[in-house]
Amino acid sequence: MSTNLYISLSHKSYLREPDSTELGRKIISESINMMDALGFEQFTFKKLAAAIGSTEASIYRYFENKHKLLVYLVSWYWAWLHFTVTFQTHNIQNPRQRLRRAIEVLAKAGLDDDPNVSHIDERILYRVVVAESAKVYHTKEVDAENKDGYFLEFKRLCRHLAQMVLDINPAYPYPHALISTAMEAAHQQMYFARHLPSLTEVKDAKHPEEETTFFLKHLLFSAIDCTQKQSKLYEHE
Amino acid sequence: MSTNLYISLSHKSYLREPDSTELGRKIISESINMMDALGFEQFTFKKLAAAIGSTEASIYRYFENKHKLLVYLVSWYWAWLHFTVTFQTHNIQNPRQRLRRAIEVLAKAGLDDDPNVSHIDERILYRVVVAESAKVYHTKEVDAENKDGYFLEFKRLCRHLAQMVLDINPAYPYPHALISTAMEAAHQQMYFARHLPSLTEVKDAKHPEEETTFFLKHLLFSAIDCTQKQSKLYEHE
DNA sequence: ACATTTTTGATAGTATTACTATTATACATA
DNA sequence: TATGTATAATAGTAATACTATCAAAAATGT
Repeated sequence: MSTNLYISLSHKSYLREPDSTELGRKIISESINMMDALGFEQFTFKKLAAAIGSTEASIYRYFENKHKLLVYLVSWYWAWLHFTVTFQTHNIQNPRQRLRRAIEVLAKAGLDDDPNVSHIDERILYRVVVAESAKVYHTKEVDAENKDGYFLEFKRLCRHLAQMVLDINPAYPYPHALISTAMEAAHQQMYFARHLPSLTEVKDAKHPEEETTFFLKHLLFSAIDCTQKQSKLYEHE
Repeated sequence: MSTNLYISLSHKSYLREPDSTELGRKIISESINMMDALGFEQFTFKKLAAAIGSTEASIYRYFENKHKLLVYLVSWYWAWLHFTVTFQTHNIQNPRQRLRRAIEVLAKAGLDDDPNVSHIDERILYRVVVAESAKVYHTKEVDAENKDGYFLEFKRLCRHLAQMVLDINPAYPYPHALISTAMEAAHQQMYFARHLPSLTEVKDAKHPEEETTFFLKHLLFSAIDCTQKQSKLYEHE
């Protein structure tokens, strides 16, 4: 991949651009490690400050609170994934092949082969996103934060992939619903495989990313290619 | 539906059975209202105590903390939904018709026509589950809580519906993954329709439950009926 | 090189949250 | 009537989630 990847976000979940200073970058990279180790609930700015040899007050100059820091991390992830999808599908003309590749990128983001080009370790961030990203939009402030553009990166990737669906079958009626479901499912199935294995056939032991990829490809392409009359699905037979 | 519905859970997320006392029932019914109004993060036992004219200490005798109370509520919801699915599909012989009915129940749980048979208002609880249920298993304690049986109600319904899938097509390779994806998607699409509408074709304005039902039926039946060779999906063409 | 601005660290402090402990009283039951 | 159980009232603690102040250090402009 690129050797000098700079991901910029289209909103200000931060107070001060963390990429611009040493402390800011330490906040980002160590918060990823800590959220991975402790989980979002046990993670605090006090613990983070101790870990990077700084103070709570200094961290508060970069992020209003830990929720906004999570918003930043998750947005960064989706922006990075969007970039990766664009890069990996760049020269693929065939629309089916293109979507197939995009699904692979989505399901295998945790296997990133060239991580750590920036101060962000994408593989650890991937685990944080799998475990915590639902908390980003499941709050009472969701509408206000949506207005502030906090979910643009997610929505943009959804739109991009939905367009790929329409390139295959312009008549498919639920492209965005299908893709948002798949984006969530990619993470959920990985999480279930590890923690609630009876909810999925994906096995954590071997190659969960491969199996998730298979499942998602089957799910998406069968939906997109479904020739059965729409009405047939709702009728008695 | 039933006039005297008693849902029992197969684990003890509570310290004292809340159904057995007046205070316990008030804790349950008012916590549902409060979580709906304030969201899980802003909800506290102190506020709940004030609302029901009791004290924090008294509530702590029923639940160790607010997370366990949420576990209780979400488990109750899945047990209730399982009961409803079983009841509504009881006399349907045709397996396709049976799954169709089950999907309708899943997607229309928020429209429950005969709510409030117990002290629990299923329609408000539905909104709480849509907004907050992901937090139940996205914690560092997920494995320990899984061992304690906290997710049995969810897993049991997943197994039940997965069996319906296999009754239609015994060769379908991902019945549990498909159903767990659909169970989550049913809630997500409703949530997206309201809060992040660009992520879905489901419109909050009209009949989001109907559109979600259509989407899920299409998604599930096309996957189950997919005759395309599995291998075809991974090949160049 | 010097003055200025910005950033950070150190320290302190507040309100709220998430509990635990104790005791007295009301209430139900045997 | 005695006895146990449930609740309310009160108090208190440790941790969390911040905010404010000030001085030192670092970066920046000229």
